[in-house]
Amino acid sequence: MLIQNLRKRLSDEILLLLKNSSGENEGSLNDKVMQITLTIPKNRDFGDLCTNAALVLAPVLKKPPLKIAEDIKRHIISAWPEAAGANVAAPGFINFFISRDYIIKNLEGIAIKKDDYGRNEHGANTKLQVEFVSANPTGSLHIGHGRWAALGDSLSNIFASNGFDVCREYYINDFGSQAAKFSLCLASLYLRSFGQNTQYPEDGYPEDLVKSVVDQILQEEKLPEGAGFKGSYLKNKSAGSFKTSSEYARPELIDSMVDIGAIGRRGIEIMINRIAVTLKSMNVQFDEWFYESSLYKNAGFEKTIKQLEKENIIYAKDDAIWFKAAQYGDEKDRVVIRSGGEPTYFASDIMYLINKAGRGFKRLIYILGADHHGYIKRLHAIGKATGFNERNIEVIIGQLVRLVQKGQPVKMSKRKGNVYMLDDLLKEVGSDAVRYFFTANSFNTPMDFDLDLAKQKSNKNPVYYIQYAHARIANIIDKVRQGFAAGELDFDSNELRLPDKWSDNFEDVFTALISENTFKNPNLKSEQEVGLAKMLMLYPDVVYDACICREPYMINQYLYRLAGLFHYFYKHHRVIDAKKLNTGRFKLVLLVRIVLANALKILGVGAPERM
RNA sequence: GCGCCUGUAGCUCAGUUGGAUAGAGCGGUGGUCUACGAAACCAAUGGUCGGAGGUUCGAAUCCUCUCAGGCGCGCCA
Repeated sequence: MLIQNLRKRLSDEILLLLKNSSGENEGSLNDKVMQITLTIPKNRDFGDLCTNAALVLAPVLKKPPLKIAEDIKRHIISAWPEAAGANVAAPGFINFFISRDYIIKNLEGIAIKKDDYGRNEHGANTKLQVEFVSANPTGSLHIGHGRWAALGDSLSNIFASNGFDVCREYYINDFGSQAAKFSLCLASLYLRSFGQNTQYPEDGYPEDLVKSVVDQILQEEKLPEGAGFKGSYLKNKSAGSFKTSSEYARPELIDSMVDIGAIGRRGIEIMINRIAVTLKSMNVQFDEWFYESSLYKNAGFEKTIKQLEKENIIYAKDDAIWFKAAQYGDEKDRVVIRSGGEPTYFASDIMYLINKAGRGFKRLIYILGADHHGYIKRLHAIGKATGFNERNIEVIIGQLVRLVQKGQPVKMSKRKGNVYMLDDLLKEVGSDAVRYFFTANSFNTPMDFDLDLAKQKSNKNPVYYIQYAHARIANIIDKVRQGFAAGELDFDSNELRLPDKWSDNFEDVFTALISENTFKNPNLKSEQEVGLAKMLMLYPDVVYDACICREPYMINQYLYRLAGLFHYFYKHHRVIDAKKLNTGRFKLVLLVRIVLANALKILGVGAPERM
């Protein structure tokens, strides 16, 4: 983390300087020093890095910024080996250039760290949980869930790369009224398949979806040789006894005929498996699938209520039990137990948070859609009331995805059935493009998803631009292998060692090339080569910044820039020129591949050898 | 009515906790392949940062007001 380290050093050195020379108290000095930035200027003429230190310090030191800038500049030139030169620009910026030697020397570290290049230990192994997607198990994932899946997984990868101990968790709402309704729908159609006319629940889930689940259940309990079904979920096992019945069974009758709870549990399992398959097909895998119902096992609910009563954070009013949310920063108090005695969804939220704390997580990340932003205060209130530092409960509110077709926004409505399913999107656009697209913007930006564009112009997707860079490198490696095998490759064997035997597996070949060679001082001449090396050097800072900002799109953006530099380099400089291999460039290209692969992995996007 | 988010090039978006001449991609325009893959490269074009005030050395960024859009304000989940 070059920038991060230099900024820290700059601040430290200035602080030391000020303590001796100025009469200011330490607190206000610290505040001032915190305002010092060290950034990459937009304009190349202003050097590789620039700082506003002199401008920030001018009011404290009561000296003209230009004068201060000169002093700092002299200090940087004499004390920093990373800096090749510096200059001062009005009104008081200090610009400096990173030393070429330093950049080239840095390359060795990339080869040594390889897959770990970009990682840091900022998280200090803190146990952190990211909860995301958590869509109800009563339907398939739609296009909107795709954004949370991509965002949550990439963000988890970023946390992991910053040294956090990350758990990706999916919360399954299998307890409340929605799950009950789903179970009833299942039971209703299940009975039909045994000849009973049943009334399908009013405002039930789409019948074709429920039927597909029932069909799967029947498939599982099919008896051999066409003997029908086991009917394991019937309360009266004499299957077929309904055949003469002409009466429609009402919901309450269904209850007497089918074990609704059992078939519901099985149905939800089936739905969860389907969801998991969808997510896996976009490279998202959860560490934990947490069932809401498990919170209520072993009298968990009763125990929690008792505990909350004892701590005086719930109270009774209007036959219901209320949580004193307002006292902990929420807008109003929230019901925990309805007047009918049923726990609310909020009751689960409380227990779930306590459960998370009990599992040792020090930091909780919730990724929610903008339609849930009212949750933030509620969750913080729970934290505050139960003793979990609310600062460690982070709710990331992602703006919603709007479907656009022919330039017009499409209202997504589950009832109208014009919901676009994630599975369909993945099939049409491909996982890589979907993953890249969904993290390409800040989560804070409402996203317009243009279906026509995604389908037709998927070749123009920036993800292919990046992957193409990777494929080109793989191709260079292959060309080197072929040329070497044919004995036609001309190269300096003091500079580069090539393996005697080449594996068929690209990764093995690559590992061999990296481990058998030294990257201490590759011969790089042109500005583009050094520029590319400089870009590689900045990668760890990007991983760190993406973590601090919780923004995966910074990785997307970096990848795009890196690919751009590479393509330019590739066009203007030949690695293999008429059978003559330029070893310095070849080494550089190998290192570019490491960074491309590492960054793509964070985004869950493939790094293809061919396209 | 109250709260959260957004408004930057024709379109989709960046703009690094206030920094220097506001940047990319796509679309459109004009160029580049007997040379490691042209899914690439180069050039030119494109802007009243929704609007109005204010804060200061300096504002797309912070404050106030205002206009427009999205979302949320249940003993639903």
